[in-house]
Amino acid sequence: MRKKVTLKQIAKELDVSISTVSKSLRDSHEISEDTRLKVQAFAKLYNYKPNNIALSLKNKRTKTIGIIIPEIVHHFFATVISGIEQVANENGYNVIVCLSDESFDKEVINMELLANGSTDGFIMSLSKETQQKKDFHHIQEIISQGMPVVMFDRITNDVFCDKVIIDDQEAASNAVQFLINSGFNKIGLITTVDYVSVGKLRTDGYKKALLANNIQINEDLIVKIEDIDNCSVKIENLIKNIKCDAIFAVNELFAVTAIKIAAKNNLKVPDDISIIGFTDGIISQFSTPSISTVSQNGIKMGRKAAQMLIDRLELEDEEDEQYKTEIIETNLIIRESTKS
Amino acid sequence: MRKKVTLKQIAKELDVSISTVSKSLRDSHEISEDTRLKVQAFAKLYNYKPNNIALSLKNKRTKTIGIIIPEIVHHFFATVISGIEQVANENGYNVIVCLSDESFDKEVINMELLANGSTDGFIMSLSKETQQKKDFHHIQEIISQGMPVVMFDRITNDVFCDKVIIDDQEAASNAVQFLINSGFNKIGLITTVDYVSVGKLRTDGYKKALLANNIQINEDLIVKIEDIDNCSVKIENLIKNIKCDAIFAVNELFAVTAIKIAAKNNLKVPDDISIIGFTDGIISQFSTPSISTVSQNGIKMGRKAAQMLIDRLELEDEEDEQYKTEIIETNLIIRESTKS
DNA sequence: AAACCTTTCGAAAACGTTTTCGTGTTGAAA
DNA sequence: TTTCAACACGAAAACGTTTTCGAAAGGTTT
Repeated sequence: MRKKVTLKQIAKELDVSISTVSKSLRDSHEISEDTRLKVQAFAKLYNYKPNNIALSLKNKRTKTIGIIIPEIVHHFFATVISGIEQVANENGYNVIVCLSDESFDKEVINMELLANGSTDGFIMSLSKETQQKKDFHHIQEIISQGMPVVMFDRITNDVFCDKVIIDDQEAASNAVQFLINSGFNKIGLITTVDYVSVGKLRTDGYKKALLANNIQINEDLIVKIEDIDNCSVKIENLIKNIKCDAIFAVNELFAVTAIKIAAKNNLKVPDDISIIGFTDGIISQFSTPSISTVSQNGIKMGRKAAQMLIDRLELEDEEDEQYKTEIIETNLIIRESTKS
Repeated sequence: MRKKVTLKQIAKELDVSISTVSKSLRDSHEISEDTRLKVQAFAKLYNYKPNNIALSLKNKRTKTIGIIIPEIVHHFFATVISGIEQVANENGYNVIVCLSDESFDKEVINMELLANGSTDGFIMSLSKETQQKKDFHHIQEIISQGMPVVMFDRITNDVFCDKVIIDDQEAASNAVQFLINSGFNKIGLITTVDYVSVGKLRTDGYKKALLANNIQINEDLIVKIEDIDNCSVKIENLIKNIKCDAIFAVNELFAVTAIKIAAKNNLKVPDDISIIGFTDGIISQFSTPSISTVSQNGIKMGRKAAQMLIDRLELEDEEDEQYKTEIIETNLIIRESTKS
């Protein structure tokens, strides 16, 4: 077993000092060409690579970005990570991923752990529980220690930091407007409970579109899902009894579930009922019929978040720079689940 | 901005030595209860937390696991990460994720980077390019430095290390046997090119099942896809012209594509043609019809891999322990895309 | 010959810990 | 009073770097 070689070992072997070795490897002019080449050759031979940990300790920077997200088994988050990783890599950063599992406690523990030197900054999306409790002291604490944080998608206005979001309300409104333009006016909404920030915003967008078209908001048409596992009854009621002619769902899962329930009730999508979802993930692309949806462009979101974080990290001193909230544009992707 | 406090600062503030502070916080009996409590109170007040980097340097262990996978936007890999993260977390480890993007070079660079002190070990799945080149020197190198590596799913027999896999051949064979038992005998195969190890094994399983039932292997029924983007022609040919009565696809994407192409040609799944896929991901669950498939249990795979790595890390000296290859059982999940 | 540069290198500090070992003080035993 | 253990604490090394500063050696200028 050939353990990694250190400066000290090289120094001892060549009978020079550690500083000479270090300087030689960094091409310092202080060292004669003679020794420099000798050291470099030796280092190459033994495949010397500086120890990252020692460098981190010395430089007080780890070149590592901490990512805290609720779930990784979720296409949207996976795409965001992918985007973050791209930009991180281009700039010589690594990413360390922690999952909160939608739990407040895990979010806090993971962040505090990583904040103790493991990362230079954070990119995060809030867990449901955190959004419900509205307790952000752990994030405030980290920011007040001078560690930059970028929040994306599930954010809060109670924390001042850089943010990357889409305009959920506007995007939802556009989707609903599309349905209205297609001639529907009994449009159902399948959404989450209100404390999920993006769910709330998309619900607002739905209402906004209706009102803008002088369509009365009918609470019977609005279904709020708390738990995905037993949502069928509510959705079936919406489709079968309330008999809406179109549905806007605030995520893919709700959309595909609605399609399946419609099929079960012998309603054809889109002939009998049109459906638009949110998030352009695997489900929307591969479901039959494929689902018209609002694309969030997770890659772009991740890239932007990473760029903002790195910019702030490399800015260093100029902290007076104001926090920004970047809006990533969305597109309405029309597929087979809607007819016009 | 309240920067994180260090032992040195506490020591200075309380006018004691650094060692006294350190010992106090670790409840050493060497320190009088008096000073001990005083130090602890002060530390708590200033929310002292030891610096991970300094600890890593001192202890020569980072409590971090490096994960190298080809893609994260891939449900199976996401579930494996999820499983790894669970066990890692339970044991006080963090995970740092690097994506190879199916590129050999990125795989090498990322591994070498992380190997310089950033992680205690690796869990990885080979990139396509690496499998094609059959160049594993980077992995060999890392293992020879005494850093444990656990490979999963896309592995190679050319490297000696712990491995976690499913029995791809057996699982594929079982799936095909199910089709045979259902009365089909003109069974098509949609698979990858041979250098993808799991694709090859699943192809072997397909052949094995046919031979075991005295069904001649017909190369016309076997479609090898190199590039997913223009696979339609080949698959359409299989379905329309060759007219198989069932299809075994080595991944979800091929399966759902086959279903869509069948629909396009007015063939009903499963009435006119039965289809079984591989990997129980989002697509299989939510496609219409939902897809019968071989479930790989990524969570379990990840958990097992993490456990094996951590075991080896905490074993430390007893390195004579033999390398193991763990097989994760698979299940054939029957859904709507098959009829019996 | 004295003064001064240049070149080339090494010692040491610093990053933040933990731990070993040494040392001074106190009280009790001889 | 002397001796010795127990107690309480500090100094220093170690982990692997980088960098500042000092210094020795040699050459060049007056």
